[in-house]
Amino acid sequence: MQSVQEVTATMRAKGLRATPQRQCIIRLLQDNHSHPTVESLYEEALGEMPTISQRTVYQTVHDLESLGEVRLLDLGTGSLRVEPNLENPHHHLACIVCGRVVDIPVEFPGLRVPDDYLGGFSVDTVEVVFRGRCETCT
Amino acid sequence: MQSVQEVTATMRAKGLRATPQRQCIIRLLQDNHSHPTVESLYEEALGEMPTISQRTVYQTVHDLESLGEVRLLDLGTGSLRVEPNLENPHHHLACIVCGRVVDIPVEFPGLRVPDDYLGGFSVDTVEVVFRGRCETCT
DNA sequence: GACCTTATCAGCATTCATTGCTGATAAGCA
DNA sequence: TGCTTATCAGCAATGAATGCTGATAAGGTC
Ligand SMILES: [Mn+2]
Ligand SMILES: [Mn+2]
Ligand SMILES: [Zn+2]
Ligand SMILES: [Zn+2]
Repeated sequence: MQSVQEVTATMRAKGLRATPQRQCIIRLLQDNHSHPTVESLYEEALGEMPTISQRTVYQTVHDLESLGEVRLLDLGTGSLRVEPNLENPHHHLACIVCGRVVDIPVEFPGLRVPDDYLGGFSVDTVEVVFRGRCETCT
Repeated sequence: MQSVQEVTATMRAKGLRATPQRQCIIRLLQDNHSHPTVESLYEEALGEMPTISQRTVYQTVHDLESLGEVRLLDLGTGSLRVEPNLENPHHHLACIVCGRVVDIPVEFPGLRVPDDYLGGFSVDTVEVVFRGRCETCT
């Protein structure tokens, strides 16, 4: 995602207000490679804004998704995960025990659906998910 | 998955009983490439067994998973999907609108995590999910 | 066929992540 | 300043999945 300044400018341009809550979430997502859940973002935000509500965090990440600033991943870990790193396309390795998600910033060439199997589908995205156990869960 | 006879034999060998309900589910999964949800399996089973409970279907697919006869996929379509085709490893193409899932029986060579990125993880599975819209949802 | 054990069923309750709703308050920004 | 939108609290509702219970049914073994 872009810088706090850029994202807030984008929000204003779209008629959204750059509230402290939203700026807080945006800040927490800057250079964040932990793929946080909404819950964990909320916990962190509470440190700075003791009255922020979980509902606002949900709303904000959805707003950011609509603006194309983040993606919301469902990697089968039980809850949504926020992906702010859209600049560098990559794949993921998820721990089936604790849900930890790390990036696999590797391109896999030739990763597309052969025409014979398309069957009328139009493909938007490809996602490669490796699953296993992280060091602490082994 | 194996034939009804083989699966029931496996169940008995493990001390599980080959009840009509279980056999019904197993039969419904034979050569089934629709990646059914538990709900849809249940609806279908109701045709043959009007008193079968959804709970029993849940239990049975988990039993079958423990026996290694099926896999339970979470492809982000909202509910579990039962994959009885373990003989032919393949990937999936899912419709983000209706949840339809079709097979992409293609191997993508070189699809593994580079050692540099493993970071202590031990990898069990790889899953490639293509997402898009099916013909009827376009 | 008898008996022990397990499965099923109905019928709820519960969990968990997420969304919805509401009315009052706060605050962004033109 | 004033219009409009966001936030908040707080609670309800959703939907998929699991848990629980006591009674009944029935599988498999001898
Ligand atoms: Mn990532
Ligand atoms: Mn499949
Ligand atoms: Zn882990
Ligand atoms: Zn569709």
